[in-house]
Amino acid sequence: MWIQVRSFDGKKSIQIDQLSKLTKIEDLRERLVEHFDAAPETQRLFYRGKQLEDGHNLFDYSVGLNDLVQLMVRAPPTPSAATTTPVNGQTNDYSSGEESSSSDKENKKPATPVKVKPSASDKETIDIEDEDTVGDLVDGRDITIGAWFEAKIVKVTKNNDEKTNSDCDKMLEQRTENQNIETTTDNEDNSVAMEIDENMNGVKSEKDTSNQNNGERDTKEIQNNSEKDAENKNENDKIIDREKTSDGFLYSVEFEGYEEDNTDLTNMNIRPRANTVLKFKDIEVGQRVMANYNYDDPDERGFWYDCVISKKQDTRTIKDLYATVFIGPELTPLEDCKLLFVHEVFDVEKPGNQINIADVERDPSMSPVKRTNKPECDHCKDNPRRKCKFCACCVCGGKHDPDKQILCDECNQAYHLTCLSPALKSIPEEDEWYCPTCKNDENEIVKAGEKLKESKKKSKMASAQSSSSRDWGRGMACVGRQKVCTVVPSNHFGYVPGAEVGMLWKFRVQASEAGVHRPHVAGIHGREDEGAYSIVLSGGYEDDHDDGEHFTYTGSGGRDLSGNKRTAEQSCDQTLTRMNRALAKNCNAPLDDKKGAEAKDWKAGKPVRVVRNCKGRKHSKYAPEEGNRYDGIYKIVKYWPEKGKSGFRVWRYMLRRDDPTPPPWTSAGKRRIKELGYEMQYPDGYLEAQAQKEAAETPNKGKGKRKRADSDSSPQKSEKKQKKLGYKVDPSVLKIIRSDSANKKLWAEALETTGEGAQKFLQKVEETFTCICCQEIVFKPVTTECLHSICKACIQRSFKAEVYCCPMCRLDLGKDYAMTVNKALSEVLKTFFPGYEAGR
DNA sequence: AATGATTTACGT
DNA sequence: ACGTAAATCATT
Repeated sequence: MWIQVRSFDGKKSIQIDQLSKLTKIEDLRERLVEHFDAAPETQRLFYRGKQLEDGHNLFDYSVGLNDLVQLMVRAPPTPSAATTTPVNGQTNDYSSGEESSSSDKENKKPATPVKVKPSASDKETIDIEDEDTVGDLVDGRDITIGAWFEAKIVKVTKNNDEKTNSDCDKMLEQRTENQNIETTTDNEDNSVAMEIDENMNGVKSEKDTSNQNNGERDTKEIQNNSEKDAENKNENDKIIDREKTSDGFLYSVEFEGYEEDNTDLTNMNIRPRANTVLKFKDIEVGQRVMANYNYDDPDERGFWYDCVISKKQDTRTIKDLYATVFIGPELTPLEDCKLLFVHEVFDVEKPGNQINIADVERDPSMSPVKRTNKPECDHCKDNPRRKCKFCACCVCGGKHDPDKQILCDECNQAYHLTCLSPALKSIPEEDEWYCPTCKNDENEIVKAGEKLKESKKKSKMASAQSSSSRDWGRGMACVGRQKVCTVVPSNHFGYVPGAEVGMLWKFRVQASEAGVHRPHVAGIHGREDEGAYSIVLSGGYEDDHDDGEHFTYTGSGGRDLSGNKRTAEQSCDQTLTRMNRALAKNCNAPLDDKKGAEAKDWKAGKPVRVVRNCKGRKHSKYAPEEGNRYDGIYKIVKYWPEKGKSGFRVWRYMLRRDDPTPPPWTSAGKRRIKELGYEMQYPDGYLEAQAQKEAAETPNKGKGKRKRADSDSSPQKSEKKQKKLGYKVDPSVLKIIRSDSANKKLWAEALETTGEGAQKFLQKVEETFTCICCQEIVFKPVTTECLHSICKACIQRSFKAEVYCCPMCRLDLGKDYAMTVNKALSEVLKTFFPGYEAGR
């Protein structure tokens, strides 16, 4: 197994090979020393928000193949820092709420006095009046994570104790103390997201009125204009406005949801409350905005960070934004982050635009746009009405009586006093209290803060049962999927866009990712009452016969697989249940589980995707030499029960090919594969890992084993690929394309991508002609007068629902609209995606 | 060649 | 939510 390790600033990223699932964290650290020039004890490793601790292995943290682990290098211990060693043995009991009295203000006080900055007064031309500023609604930056939170100024004081920017060590220290950074989220329920959506349309006018009402602030705004200009000049350099000069004041703010606790921030870490939601169409690459991002789990809602838009995709069906997000105590740029909430992107307010709480009290409609933060609890999403055993009482899940809940000092779980058995009358006097689970089996418990809960699943796995010390997980046998095919649902029959006849995958798991054959191990994918979607020919049965165009196949089951086997001699009769039944269902004949059946019209049966595996080579010359190849759509001609060699009954099936794409073993098929450039696909990083492995096996001599020449010549290979770039559309097809005059513009755009190769081009065509309704390539396309192409069936469905407009742009088509199929388009699509109509 | 470490998806 | 079957793939 291999993984990627990236430094926190994103500057260095390398692949670490030859790991197994059982590799210990401390061993991983050793491997990182040379690459990152960091001693093991200075390394802090993060994976999915968890800090990796020595003594555990990669499997414990569910680190998977090619996953990304982030590395933060701790500064070597300095004498002063040594006194406050940030160990997370003591976690923040934030949920108790009672602890907050020991405000961290005291803790934050620098241990050594920082020099008083006399020059602060030089800059004091900025006119700040306390009364005017107090009550301003601002965003305050949590300097440990770099994110902005909604806050209000409650006090302004002269800053006599200015912190210097270079004090990174101290910030880091705070960061570690503040491990449970989620504490700073505010409690809002899910309806807030809706609020933002609703506000979207009204945002502009709202802003306008606020400007009008803000007439009294005009002076301030003008004063700040010069500053603004300076900022605009080198905006790109000054994305990190921490470099803004200090105004010599300290702003005491209270964060929304944490009103009881104030925090002092300098002017560099506050700014007017974000109040302008940007419309997607107005967002430009290079623009500096504030957006929501979660770096632990990019698929989830996170906090609000400053970022700079780096890429914008704006097609008919795709609306994506990518940005460089500035995170952490040093506002480290994290490049190429996909923004999830493209309709919740905020403009950065100019100084002077802040709204004061007094304004809101006068006119509630002035209150700034609310925004949604990452929920504190991932399970209940902080919904106060929902019971949750994760963030509330772990027995009853109730959120009532928080003052009668007690927290376990080991696992940090909350318990109602009354939910314990025996129930407690009052909070115990002792400093420490352990819940029943933790008290009983102390050995089983992992250190608090590690969040390494014993998962039920893992405890049931073979490794937990047997005491064998067998190493595993170095290879591809047990890896999970990296991606899931969402192009079509898992119970989709027939052609899968993007999976073309002749495509080759080295491992079954990749075929699963591509969506051709989803099961990891099983040969048949199907559902008993629906039918079978795909099968793999892997040569398990000797009497199976393969003639390419048609073949016989044997069902599954009838074997004793106890003892964790995957294969065995037939030891009992196969039944026509489960996958065997599913496969029989595809046959165009009434199901017969006694004698089998033969299709009346075999082509009318349900389509089965067929993958041939190289192991089939033993008996079949149609199997690929290596890996797994998609060979197209087949249908069941007949099925019948039979006495197998073993003497037990097996179910057998005869399948025949019904696919317009030429099969890969014919010369036409081979030509097509070559033209489209389909080559063996390996998992990301696989070839690199193989090369490493070989280098390790043959230390000095290039001689000896040289079995896999292609793996170490992979750079050459990619060069070759580059040369091959550029795809020529067949002239006869071009002619039909030209006859599709309605789509002239779209075709011109698509044809521009031919320079980037066949696959890019096909991808573009697929994207361009995806039906807005069914999200598949348009089938029997109707091109409307508004020049949108939609499946005829999809429009008909819409009309049936008495909606008589274009599904794409809502143009009224009229009740009696004549749905003429765009023959040219349909024909061209068929040449590019010959299989796409199968099963529709 | 035998064996055993998983993941996945179905069916209950 | 759980149990179980599965035509894998790496290791011994």
